[in-house]
Amino acid sequence: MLDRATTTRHPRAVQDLDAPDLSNGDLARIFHEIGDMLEVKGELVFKTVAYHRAADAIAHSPVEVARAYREGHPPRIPGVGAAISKKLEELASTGRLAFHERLRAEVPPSLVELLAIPGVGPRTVKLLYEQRGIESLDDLRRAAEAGHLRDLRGLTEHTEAAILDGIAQLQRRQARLHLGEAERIADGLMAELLDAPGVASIVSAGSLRRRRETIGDLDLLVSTSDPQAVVRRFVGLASVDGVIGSGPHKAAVRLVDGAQVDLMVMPPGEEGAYLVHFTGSKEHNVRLRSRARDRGWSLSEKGFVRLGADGEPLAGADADLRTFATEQAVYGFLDLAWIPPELREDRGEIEAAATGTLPRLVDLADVRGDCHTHSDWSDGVHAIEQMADAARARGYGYQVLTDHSVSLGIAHGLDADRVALQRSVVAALNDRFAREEDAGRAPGATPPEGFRLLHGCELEIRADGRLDFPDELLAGFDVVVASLHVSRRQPREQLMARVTAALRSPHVDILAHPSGRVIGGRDDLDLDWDAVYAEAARTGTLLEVNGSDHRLDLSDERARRAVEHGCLLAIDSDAHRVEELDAMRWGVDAARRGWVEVRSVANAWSRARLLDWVARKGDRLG
DNA sequence: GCCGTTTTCGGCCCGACTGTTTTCAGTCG
Repeated sequence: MLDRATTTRHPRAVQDLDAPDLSNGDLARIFHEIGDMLEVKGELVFKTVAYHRAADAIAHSPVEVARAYREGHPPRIPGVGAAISKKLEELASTGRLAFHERLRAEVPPSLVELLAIPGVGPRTVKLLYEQRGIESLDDLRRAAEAGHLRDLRGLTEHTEAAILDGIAQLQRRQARLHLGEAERIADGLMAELLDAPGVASIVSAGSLRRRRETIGDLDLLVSTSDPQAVVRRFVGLASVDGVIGSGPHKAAVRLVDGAQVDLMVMPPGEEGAYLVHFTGSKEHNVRLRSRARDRGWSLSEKGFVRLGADGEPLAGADADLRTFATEQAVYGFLDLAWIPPELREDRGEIEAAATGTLPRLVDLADVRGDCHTHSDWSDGVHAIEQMADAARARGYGYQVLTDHSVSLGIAHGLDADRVALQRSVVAALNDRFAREEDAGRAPGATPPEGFRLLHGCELEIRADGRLDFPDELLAGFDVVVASLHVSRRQPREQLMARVTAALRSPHVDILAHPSGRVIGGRDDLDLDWDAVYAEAARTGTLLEVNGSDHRLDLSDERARRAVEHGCLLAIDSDAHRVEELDAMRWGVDAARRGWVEVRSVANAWSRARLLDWVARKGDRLG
């Protein structure tokens, strides 16, 4: 899906050949902007789509595209043909693109911002620019307020009001929702709709069902025999701020807190194609419909309609509509295995479903322990015992207590004395667990191997590359999680030296939140990712998929690439309070989106196997 | 602009809703 918010930011300027390579994100922004500007110019729609498609493919490419071009081995990227490849070459070697600059001279880049106004598309922008010289949001607001738009063809007083409302919306529109927040809102709405007359079931679809790391709009699908009733209930909910649109089978609203929610009605017994249609990404759906067309069928949310010899759907007496109750049947009709929602992004899942090679994704139930948790000894909220009891109640076989190390003063990092003291607390707790298990008083979900709290730490990788604890102290921990919180803006070489030092330490078992990003907050560390994966794989250091829904780090795509390099992963909650232990699920979601199978997840192992693996790191290093 | 175990040219996914259109274009997902 085209993300307007990212298309209007300008790529960072590159002045000389020694400047760093443009990132995939920079390249994607350039090609999205080209696509947008061509749209405004009124260029052939397929051409503009081609630029957007290529931009998305570049953004999702596992290799650093600009660097690969510069090194003379351009990768094959779907949607990038001769013309765009040539442009990539120019960007990689000079950091600029003459075509892009000509376009920016011809079409004011600020016009692209107008496309973000709800209800304003390329045709309207073109009209506004050509007929009224409107180039920016400010121009447009002034013109609408002054009533200077209503005499344009197709525009009225009503349109002016709609545009002003749209601009206001744009300016108070919240950033995309984090997963946890999106799910909480969706669950609340579904609870309010479930008892509307005729409602059989409700599911949330769209990017929330695919478990994308951030959610733009929420999509609710309602199976009901009384569409009118549920639509009425929906648009009248107390949390609704305004109704964007409403028809007999669908409605869209904006909530008081800014989120947009679409509701679609499904006829009972025909939910299959609806679920497929409203869950898959745009790209996934286009591929499915194209595959249907190849087989002589048109696919929409309603189901399949047979095509005639002219390529048009058969109508009248010849009409042939096939509907299905389940997604399995819809995919099956296309000779595809059912595809887990997390994979429906057109990143190879359709080919895999056709050849029976879909991955067997890791599941929350596979997780047997949590390797990254905090207590109130450093910057956590709850006591060690509360955290451990909560983990044990979740059916885990182990939890690693990883309070911060000494130099992270802001988080009350532990010094050697407190480490020793903490170790005695952990030992006492484990005595209690052992006694309770012997007496058969352990919680019912406790696995056969019992539950043990393991003693670890979150070891700071200092700005100068040294680790925060000496080797003798590190050797005493069961599991060591290393991470980098300070001096994040160092040049790549320096950051790589720090990360590499941690990966090569015989005592560091897990590299936590490797990119250091905070979604919507802090950017990634500037690392040579393929080199990080290679070193992690070589040393057998686990890479973390941090489950906090503000981190999700490694990201889905990085997790996938890491596994391709032979890395093992640890999916952790990084909980600082009891409730945050449930963040494990977001981490599992991210891993699933990254095609991660259970065999690549070390905390799906038993406690004994995990401890054996980390104990032998010194041997592996040779 | 991309792409091809039918095609190197001629296609390129589909439908609902909105507003002002006297029959449909624009926008959106």
